[in-house]
Amino acid sequence: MAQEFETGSFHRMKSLNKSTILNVIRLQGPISRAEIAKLTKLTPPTVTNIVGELLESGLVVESELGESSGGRKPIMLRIDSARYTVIGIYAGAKRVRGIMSTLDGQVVLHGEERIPVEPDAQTFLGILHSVIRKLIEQTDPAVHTVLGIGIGMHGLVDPHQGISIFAPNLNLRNLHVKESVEKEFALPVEVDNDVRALALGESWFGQGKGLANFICVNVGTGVGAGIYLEGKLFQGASYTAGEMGHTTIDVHGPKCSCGNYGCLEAIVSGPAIALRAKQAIAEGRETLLAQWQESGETITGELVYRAAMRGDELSKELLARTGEYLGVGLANLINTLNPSRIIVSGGVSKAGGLVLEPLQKTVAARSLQSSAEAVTIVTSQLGEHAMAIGAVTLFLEKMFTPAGAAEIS
Amino acid sequence: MAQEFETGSFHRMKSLNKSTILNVIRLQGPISRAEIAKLTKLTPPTVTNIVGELLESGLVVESELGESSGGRKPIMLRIDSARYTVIGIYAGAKRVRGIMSTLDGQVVLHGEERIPVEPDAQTFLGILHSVIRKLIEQTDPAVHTVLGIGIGMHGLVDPHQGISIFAPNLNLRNLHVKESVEKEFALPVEVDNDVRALALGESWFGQGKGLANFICVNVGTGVGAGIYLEGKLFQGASYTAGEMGHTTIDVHGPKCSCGNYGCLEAIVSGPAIALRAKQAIAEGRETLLAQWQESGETITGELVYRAAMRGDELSKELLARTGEYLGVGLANLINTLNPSRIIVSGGVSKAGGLVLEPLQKTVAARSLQSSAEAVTIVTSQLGEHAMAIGAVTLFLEKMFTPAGAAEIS
DNA sequence: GATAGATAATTAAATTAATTAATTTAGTTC
DNA sequence: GAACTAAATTAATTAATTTAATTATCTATC
Repeated sequence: MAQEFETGSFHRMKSLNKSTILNVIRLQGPISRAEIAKLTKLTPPTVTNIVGELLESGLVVESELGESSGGRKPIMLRIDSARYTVIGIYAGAKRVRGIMSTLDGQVVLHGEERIPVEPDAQTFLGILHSVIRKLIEQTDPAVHTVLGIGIGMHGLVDPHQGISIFAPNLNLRNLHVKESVEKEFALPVEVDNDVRALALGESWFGQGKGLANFICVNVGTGVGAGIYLEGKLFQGASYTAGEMGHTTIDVHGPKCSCGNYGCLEAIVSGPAIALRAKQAIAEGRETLLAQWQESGETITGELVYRAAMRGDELSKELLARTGEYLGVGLANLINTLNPSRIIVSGGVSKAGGLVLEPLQKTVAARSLQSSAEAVTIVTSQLGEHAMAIGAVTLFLEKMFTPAGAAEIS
Repeated sequence: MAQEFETGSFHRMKSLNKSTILNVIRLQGPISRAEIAKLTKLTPPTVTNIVGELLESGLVVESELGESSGGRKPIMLRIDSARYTVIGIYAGAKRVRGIMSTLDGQVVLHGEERIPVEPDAQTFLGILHSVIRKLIEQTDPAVHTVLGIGIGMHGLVDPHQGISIFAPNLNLRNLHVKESVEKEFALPVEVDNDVRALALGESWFGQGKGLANFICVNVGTGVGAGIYLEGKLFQGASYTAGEMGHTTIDVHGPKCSCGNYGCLEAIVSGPAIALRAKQAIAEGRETLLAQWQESGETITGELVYRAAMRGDELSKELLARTGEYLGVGLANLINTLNPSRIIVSGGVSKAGGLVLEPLQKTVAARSLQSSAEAVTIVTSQLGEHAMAIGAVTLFLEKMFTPAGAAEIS
């Protein structure tokens, strides 16, 4: 039990105050020194002193003068967001997507590359490097200074060491991603699981802004959750928190790829929806999907959604059923963790009301009243770069945190 | 969004270091100043200085000299555990049980009183006061100094304000428990939900010692969990985290008292086991239980356990089934939260292997491999006063935490 | 438009509580 | 008993905050 004891020292105190002021400027800016002092309960001279260092680092700038109500006009401070950028990489099952983003989450560049089937470690890392390199090459250093790189990877990730322990869709193990990328580009790198990155992205720039407890549930090929508790991403004892795809909601339900029965993933994932559609077609149900299938289309979750939008009854029914079952899963989460918000993202969230309405109904019926009253269920609005934006925030979080905040230059 | 910004100050720094040293002495004591300095990375003079204050407060004492390997023998320090006591109260559905405990969890006194059916607020608070008063009256102030009171209450509790928001079994709402008891006894009081208190008790004195992430699952009349994450009790957005009794594991399962189907509580709680037993008897199954029922016994979960111990096949089967289903619920928890331990307490835990073996099997089958490898499942060993010991730790936790540590005299 | 009042920001001195370096205490070893 | 070791303390130093005073700049008003 190699325990870590937290102790105070002058250095830590300063570092904490510096990071606190930086975050106040980020969250409440433009803001004056006097206002910062009021909010943080630090004294004006301390604020002046620390703000001085932040100005020197270039991260914070003085902008216009603020309004006064009878006195000297305050000098407003803000983060020089547009000047500095961070690279965010989403390494999924089939492709690596990258963005370059300013500190306030504006995407200024993006790019992607396909991953070949079953790549070896070097090939995969090469693709990662390539996507990053292209982004850097397109950057004018006079306009944008790249501060670091965040990487969100599917599968099991050790974020402390920056290692991809297991990436099932690539069949790779123990990739030293952080080490490799840091060596290649001489920039600080943060790595974590993709869905956790997504949740962090929501907390910085999305529907999780200002919330201490929320859960981001991503429903696509699988079902995963990024769990954000007490103002921090929750990792679990061995970095697997949020792997809720194989939680059981129906012990006598359909068989799942994992060998068990009634896993959430076996009922609400894209492939599961497609499977139910195929079964219905086989049973002879009348549906647009049958026609489309005959004309060569492959049945997928997305196709079911398109059919539903055209008014296909079976498809609407399938999506409604999906909403109900997902609602059961979310109600379980709500009863267990009592979050103040659940953010639904991924394929299912695009289906909108067709899924969400039955979902909300089920949640209301199946969760403890006071937990249900405390929670709101929304869909992600971060758009197509959501995962990569999440990756960016992996780095931002580190950068704006006590230990990291001091070391920007 | 009235945000709290954490800032450093001299006072905070000192308070943090003081509490850190206090906790090191508590956890690793008897320990010398030099060893404390090594462990905490504080310098020897700082340790000497702070230890001086702790000695003055009386909470810490110098004991024997330690062994030396060629130099001055270290003066060992330890908490004067036996000198100071805390009162712990468990307010359940039918009775209020109280203990007086030393700082190291030794129970020196205990007592209890029954709660009448549907008491009014004054009656209930009167019983609470009465149990506490009797404990205090039995205490010789020359031997034991009472430092404070912890109260674990069933139902929904706001631990920050010390209010019982809703106690379903007493049908009471918005009881200002902390205020009432503090006024009566002029001692600091901490209040929280009973199962959360239990989890905290496990973290201090039980199976959760030294663990950062574990969950204490109490299965009795209902099913509740105390969730301990990242070294702290997790409360949730509105203090209802851990209310997992009504999480769904079988959407098409038996009807629950809450109106839904397949809630965990409707399958594995004591009453649910009894119900299944009665159904089996009604179906004409041959069993000891049928004989006992005829001779006037009421079928309860406990009775089923007693029958199983006598070799009754139906009862063994019922308990095995309970283990399987509870295993599904725990597997869901494990997949979602990736704890390093689950501590099972309450009635079911007494049934031992009859429940636990099928439970372990189910957990192994239904949870993600790396999460399953990270977790151990054990039963609580705190004994009959477990809940009250948990209540004691509600106060201890506060007392040994930065803000509180300084204010003991 | 001069002046009082108000608010913002800075400067200088005082204070706090840590750290560094040296010293004392109390042993062990050869 | 001289040399060595380790623990604990003391004294001096240092870093960062806080207090108090000062300067800067704007508004309001007579």
